[in-house]
Amino acid sequence: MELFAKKGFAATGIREIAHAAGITASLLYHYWPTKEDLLVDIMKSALTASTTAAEDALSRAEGPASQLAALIGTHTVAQALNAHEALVVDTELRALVGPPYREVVALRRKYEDLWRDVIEEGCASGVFSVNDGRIARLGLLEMCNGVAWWYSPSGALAIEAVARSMADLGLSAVRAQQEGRAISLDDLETPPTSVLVAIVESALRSRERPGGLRVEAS
Amino acid sequence: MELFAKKGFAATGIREIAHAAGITASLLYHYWPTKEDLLVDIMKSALTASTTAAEDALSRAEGPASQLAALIGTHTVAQALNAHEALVVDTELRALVGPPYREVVALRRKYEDLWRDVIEEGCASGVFSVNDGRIARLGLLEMCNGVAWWYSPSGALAIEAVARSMADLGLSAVRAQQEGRAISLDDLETPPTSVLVAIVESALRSRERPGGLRVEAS
Amino acid sequence: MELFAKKGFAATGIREIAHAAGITASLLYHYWPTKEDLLVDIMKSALTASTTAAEDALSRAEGPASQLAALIGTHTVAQALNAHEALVVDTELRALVGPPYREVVALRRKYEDLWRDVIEEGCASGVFSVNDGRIARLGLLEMCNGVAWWYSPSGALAIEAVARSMADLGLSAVRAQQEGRAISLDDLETPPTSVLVAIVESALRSRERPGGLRVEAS
Amino acid sequence: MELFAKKGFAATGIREIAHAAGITASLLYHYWPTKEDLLVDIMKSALTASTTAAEDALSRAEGPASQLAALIGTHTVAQALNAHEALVVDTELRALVGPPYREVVALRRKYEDLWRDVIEEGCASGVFSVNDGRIARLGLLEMCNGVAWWYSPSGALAIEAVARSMADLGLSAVRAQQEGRAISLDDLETPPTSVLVAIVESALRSRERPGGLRVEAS
DNA sequence: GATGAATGAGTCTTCATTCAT
DNA sequence: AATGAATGAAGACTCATTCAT
Repeated sequence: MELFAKKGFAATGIREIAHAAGITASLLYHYWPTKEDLLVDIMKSALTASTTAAEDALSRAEGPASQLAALIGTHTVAQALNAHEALVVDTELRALVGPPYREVVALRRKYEDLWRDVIEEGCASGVFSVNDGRIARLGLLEMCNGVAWWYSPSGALAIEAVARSMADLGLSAVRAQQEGRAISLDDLETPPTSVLVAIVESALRSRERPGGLRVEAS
Repeated sequence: MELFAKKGFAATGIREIAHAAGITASLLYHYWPTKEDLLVDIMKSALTASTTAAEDALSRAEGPASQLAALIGTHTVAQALNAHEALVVDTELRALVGPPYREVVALRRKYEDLWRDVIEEGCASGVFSVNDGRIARLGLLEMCNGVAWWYSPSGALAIEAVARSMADLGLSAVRAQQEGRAISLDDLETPPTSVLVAIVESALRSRERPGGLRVEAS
Repeated sequence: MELFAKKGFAATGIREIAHAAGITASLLYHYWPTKEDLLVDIMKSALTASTTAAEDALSRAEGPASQLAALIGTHTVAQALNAHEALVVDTELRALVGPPYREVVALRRKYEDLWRDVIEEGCASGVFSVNDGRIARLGLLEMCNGVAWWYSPSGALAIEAVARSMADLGLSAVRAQQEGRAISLDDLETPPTSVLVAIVESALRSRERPGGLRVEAS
Repeated sequence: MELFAKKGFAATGIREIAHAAGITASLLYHYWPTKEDLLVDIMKSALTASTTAAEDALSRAEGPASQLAALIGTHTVAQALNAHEALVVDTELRALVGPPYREVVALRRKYEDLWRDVIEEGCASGVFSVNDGRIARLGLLEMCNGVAWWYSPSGALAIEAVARSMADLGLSAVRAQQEGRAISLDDLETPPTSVLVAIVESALRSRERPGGLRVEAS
């Protein structure tokens, strides 16, 4: 994942991957029939984890504003904690064709539908006011995606602070309001960011197949 | 540019590029010493045009809110009108190393500084209220970058409408306000979107080297 | 044998063979130390069976004409009933080197000597009249070998009919005659084709090692 | 051709071929897109030359017996002079699939039709007497094919002698006769073997593309 | 300005074989 | 008897680049 994220799928050699994993290129083929399969595996896994985390967080929030905050929070956290995979998902779709492409797109669509629903309900109920719900969804999603490019766990900002800032930006971007007053993140009964972090971590961890191939980072 | 954007730099062959341009691979080498040089050329050119356009727009707007709207507008328009190049700039930095890398990063930095200044001034003057100016800048930039991924000139939305929606999202995201009242895009004396389109088009056009290599799209 | 015959020795993978046999590649190595050994085994076995069958048939025929008919008959039947192995013997000698090569060539030589003797005696006794005994032998042998390429048990022709036709062609090719009159297959006291079939089948069957590895055709 | 003939298509590496031709493996790909294409080229070329030579020889012979002698003669000579290619044609059909396979089979069929016609006419007119025309055709063809396996230009037998012996065997195999008397090769007004050699050589030579890739045998 | 020939390093992938269990 | 993990060498093929013309 790190190599795909840093150099790109096409620019990463199978030997390089194997070397980084501490195994032989041949052995890699024992587990994945194709370089493409490796990529597909990573993408599906990341998208599934994102969806799981988002659904989990959504179930703990009520109302469009709280739910949007929850979505933005988990998404931001996932992009930061899982930056390598996230970048791969965001930039390497172009490397796929045919059925694998369609499958990954379907998973992404399923994830984005969570956002679509929340934003549409927010607009319909008058909690959000935006020109165009679709553009708002795409814009906010992409805004969070950016985190994967620049966030560094060793940097000055804690992931929780970043997630709060993003949620704050998002809520004001859609002009979330209740009874004429702008909703601030602190007004909401959303899971606090620390809980969102736990939710994402749990979703990421649950993918680890016990007994599966255990490789070491170089 | 189209090939780099659609398949990625590493996955695109020199012969492919030449074929798409209707020339020979050998002839490509007559103009660019290296595949990497081609990429660098594209990136620098795109970043320079973006900067030119942004400076032009900024000079016609006054006050942080107007200027932020101008930046968002031109950036959005550029991402849409020049999507291929924009995507290359956004995703293929990783293909560069050494001096070329540093040069491109410097250009990007120069461009982002325009955003930094506007946002900082907005925050300092109390027009904007955000948790963290840096995150706001990165978030808004990335929000606009997303346009290059999904905008289609043949789609339902005119580029002007998209630009207005993005500017609207941006202004509310930073809670632009004057004398206690939220600033709406319509309140501002910013160049209208149609003018921003013209500014961007002009900046893009001005790069065309007269007398340079004239290749045909396939 | 089927895979070697249809795809060739070099183009057939060990795993393919194992899969077709319903076992693991590793298990194949439990029985044959090398892919080449498998080939050698097949070739020796086929050549031995051919020789056994031919000797058996020869012992039941008297005089060069009868004996040539017997040789052609058994050879043809063997090529048809045992087409896969026969093709391997005919075309994959080139895959062998060193001692295995020499051993197989020796077996083949031994088999061809049966033909050589009969033809030489036929020529010497005036029963056959050909320009060149060696060419006649090679020509007739190869003529029969061809059967393995095209004979199909589900086709219109019964194997007995094919064997008779080949014997007929062979006898006239060498202008078999007795007291000035051409010898026809019906004049001879050769084992009838049905008996030759039984002889070949018996020789083929006798190779099956009781208690040996029992694999299933896929 | 030599490598394909001696080691087989699958067992021959592209580097080996290139090395034998005195060029680089990459350059080979400049001329043939695929190893398979190389094979197809060889096969088509050989079959076309065979057909050309056979048609040429047929046009100079009259009556089934003469024509059969002409076919056997040219075929034998071609197998001997062009042994490498001939062996490839005879044994590597299995390496082809799809359109290339069908095209080569079509060419072979066209060539065999020349034989079919002559034998059928010979049978119909009573000049030949065989059990089964098809088997006779296949048998005689294969008999001649064998020559490619064992003929050596440096051996004791001149190619003309071999060709005469094969024609002799063939004519008697089908019991060629006229007015009750067996036809011997000497009775016929067929092009003499030396002419057949010239015909074949001409057909083989005419394939050399002037200006084409000129490679040297190692 | 323009091209086709030419190449060496590198691509992903397969293969026969070994080994621990 | 039986297997899955593991590997090094080699497979066909591609690629960015150079060069003579």
